[in-house]
Amino acid sequence: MAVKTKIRDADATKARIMAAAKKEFAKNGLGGARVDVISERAKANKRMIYHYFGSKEDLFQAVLEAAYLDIRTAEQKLELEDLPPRDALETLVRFTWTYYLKNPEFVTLVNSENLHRARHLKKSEAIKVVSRKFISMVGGILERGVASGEFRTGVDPVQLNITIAAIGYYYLTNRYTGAIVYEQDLMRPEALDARLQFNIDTIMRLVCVDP
Amino acid sequence: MAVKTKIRDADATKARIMAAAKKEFAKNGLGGARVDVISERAKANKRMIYHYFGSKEDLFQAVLEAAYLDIRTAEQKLELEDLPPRDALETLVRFTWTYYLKNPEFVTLVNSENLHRARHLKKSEAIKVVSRKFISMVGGILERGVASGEFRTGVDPVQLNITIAAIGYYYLTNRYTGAIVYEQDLMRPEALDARLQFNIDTIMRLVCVDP
Amino acid sequence: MAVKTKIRDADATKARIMAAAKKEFAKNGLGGARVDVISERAKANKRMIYHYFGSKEDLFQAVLEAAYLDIRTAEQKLELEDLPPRDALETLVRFTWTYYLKNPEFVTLVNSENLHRARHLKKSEAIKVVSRKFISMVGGILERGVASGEFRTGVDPVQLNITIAAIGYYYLTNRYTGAIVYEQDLMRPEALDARLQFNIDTIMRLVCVDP
Amino acid sequence: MAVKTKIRDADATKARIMAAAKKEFAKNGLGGARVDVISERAKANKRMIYHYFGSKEDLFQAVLEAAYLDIRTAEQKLELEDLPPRDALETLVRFTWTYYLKNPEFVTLVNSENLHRARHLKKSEAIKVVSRKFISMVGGILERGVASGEFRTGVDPVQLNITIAAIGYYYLTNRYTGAIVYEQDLMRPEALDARLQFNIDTIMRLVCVDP
DNA sequence: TATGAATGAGTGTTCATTCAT
DNA sequence: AATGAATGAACACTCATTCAT
Repeated sequence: MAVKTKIRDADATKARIMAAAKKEFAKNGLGGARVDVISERAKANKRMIYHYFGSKEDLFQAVLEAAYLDIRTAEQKLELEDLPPRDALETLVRFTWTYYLKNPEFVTLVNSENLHRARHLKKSEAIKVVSRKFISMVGGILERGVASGEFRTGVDPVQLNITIAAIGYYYLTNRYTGAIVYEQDLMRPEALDARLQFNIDTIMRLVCVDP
Repeated sequence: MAVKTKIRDADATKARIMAAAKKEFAKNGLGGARVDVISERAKANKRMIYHYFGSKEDLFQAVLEAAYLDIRTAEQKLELEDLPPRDALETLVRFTWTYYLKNPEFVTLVNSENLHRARHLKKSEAIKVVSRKFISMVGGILERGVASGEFRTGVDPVQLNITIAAIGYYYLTNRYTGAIVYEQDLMRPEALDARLQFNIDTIMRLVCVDP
Repeated sequence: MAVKTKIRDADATKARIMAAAKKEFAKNGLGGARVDVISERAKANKRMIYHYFGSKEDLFQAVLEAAYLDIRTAEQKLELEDLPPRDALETLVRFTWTYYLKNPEFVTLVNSENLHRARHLKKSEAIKVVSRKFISMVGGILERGVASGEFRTGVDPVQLNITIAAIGYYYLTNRYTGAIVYEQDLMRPEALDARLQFNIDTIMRLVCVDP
Repeated sequence: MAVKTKIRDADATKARIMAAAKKEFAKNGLGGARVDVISERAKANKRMIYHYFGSKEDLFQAVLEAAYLDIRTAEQKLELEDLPPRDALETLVRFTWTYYLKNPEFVTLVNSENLHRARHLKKSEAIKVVSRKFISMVGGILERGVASGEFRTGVDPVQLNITIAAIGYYYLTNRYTGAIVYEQDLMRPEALDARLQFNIDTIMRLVCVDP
């Protein structure tokens, strides 16, 4: 019993460290994050971080990998293959926006990783596997739409993916400088709703024959 | 003589510090940037940074402000008001993309500033002035296009601006994680050309009545 | 084994830091003291100073507070309440002189604190408590002496306290400039003895009816 | 004319530097004083300090020496030799107190110098000369008082001098810690008056046959 | 498994002083 | 005589990481 508890504690400790690290890395970037803060927030001894993850950088990698796996898993659960192409596309745009909005750490982590030239993500095999699946899924939607005559031909699935991500991601990650440049709070509920509609419109006009 | 003069030219020293700082901040972010590195690269004594700029943070602010003023100034020079609306819009999309591409420090600086919730940009009055000018210019293009019957009505100039920025910015800032997710080098010349075309297409379809 | 334990004894480390800091602060003042020197002398890592005390200034405060508590504790141990008033008074004058003489750091610390307008001492509640006790004790001696007819009436206990301190403190703290002004070594044993006698005489003539 | 003005400017600059330095050294001690602050307050270029005084330490020495010469000069002007011994003594006690009170920089400079073991004062010959004069003057008062039967015999003039200084100096230099220990503002006008009376009383009882 | 003490190499920042004009 | 730019050594403080138990 004692053993069992300890084992579970180990998992729980790991999970608490990951959660605390995600928050801290998202808030301050890789360089700005503090190991002390993570261990404190995780209510775990600092030594445990090194025990379970090896180093601050390895911990970042673990957090980042988990974040990517999470969004890809969530996308899979949408089962877009089972929807008509137009619905599938709109659902994807909505999902992408909503996921970024509800998981603001994700975009900050990705920004941090790009500052570091993706040197952590590079090491992850798992990411490559799920990415491929994801792209081919979007490619499948496009193909079905073209076949049904609803979508234009010649739309590159990679460009489309990037654009769907871009129009949501940029709005949210640059919300602070945006607030100054555009002199308005970009996070007001109405503003967020308007942006989602605008994004759906943008993508539909880009892809659909009859938008 | 010229050399001697340079050695004690305050403006030149300031400029060298700014240039070195821009590079270092862009590469490593505000937190990751090293004052030592900046002073070394600027061939200026570290003390001079504090003499002229006060602190690392104030130096960051100066660099960021200059970066924003630079892009806004370059945009003004396009004289888009003198072009027909379609041309003006395409020129803006091309310019935005090309500017980001040729000034990669800009996007990294902006990312860094957003990580810090724009607390430096907030203090700058100059930025607000040039931002207003810029937005009203884009608004003017839209209005002219609507008047001529070329553009759809009801396209919000702020949303449009954000979108034009987003589809270029995201592609470039996320090039490293993108390379892994999409398993290709997004910076190949053909890839860059293709992206620019795709972006022009995206915006035209979004704005024009007859794209 | 004992040695091993000492190496990781937090209390011992704290004590070593305090001792080294007392020396360094006394020698060079708050501003002139070097944290590196303190950590070196304490055979403690510099980081430990910040771990245990927070900052150089907080360390100074801790040292100062301890110094005040020490003299007040030593005074309490004299149990002057149990002595006849004359003896009590003379004992206090002797003690004060001897304490300053044997604890030269005390006077230098107090000087340093006064240069900084007592901003550290202000924060200490403990000091206020022991100070009150001390003053009321001296007040008690005076009262007993007046009651027995040995002491004059109307001698203010605060003024008396200050004077007892002053005539010892000044001599010792200004010993270096004094040596030049008076062209003699004020720290010769005979000189010290003579000063103590002079001080006792000064106070007795001030307080006693029949000195 | 231009030359004359320049010469006068040189003296004026020196004087401004000295005044600013006195203030700064008094406020922050030798170590804590900032050359930049001095040059700024003196409205003199920093280089001038080095031109006229050689170094920060030499400037401190000059300030200190001037301060000592000033108090000794002021004492000479009292012409105590012309007063009856009792009056002379009381006048000296009053003067010493008042001088410290009106020249608070003096006591802080002396404290600072003692922290540095009087290494600057040591170098000054002028100080030794005026000091001797001063002590012999006080010795003269004592002798006259003994001769007239008003003063006790055997009072050492050096001890007396030190005591007169001590009871004023200590009260003022330790006013900040004193305020906390004695829980009162020691600088209230009534408090200052009371202290002066107490000090006169202390010295008179110490020296006079019939106080 | 878990803890808290300990470390050394850096960080931004400051300072007295000197150089060039 | 006077100026302001420039310097290098030092300073308080921080951090990721390891040691001892």
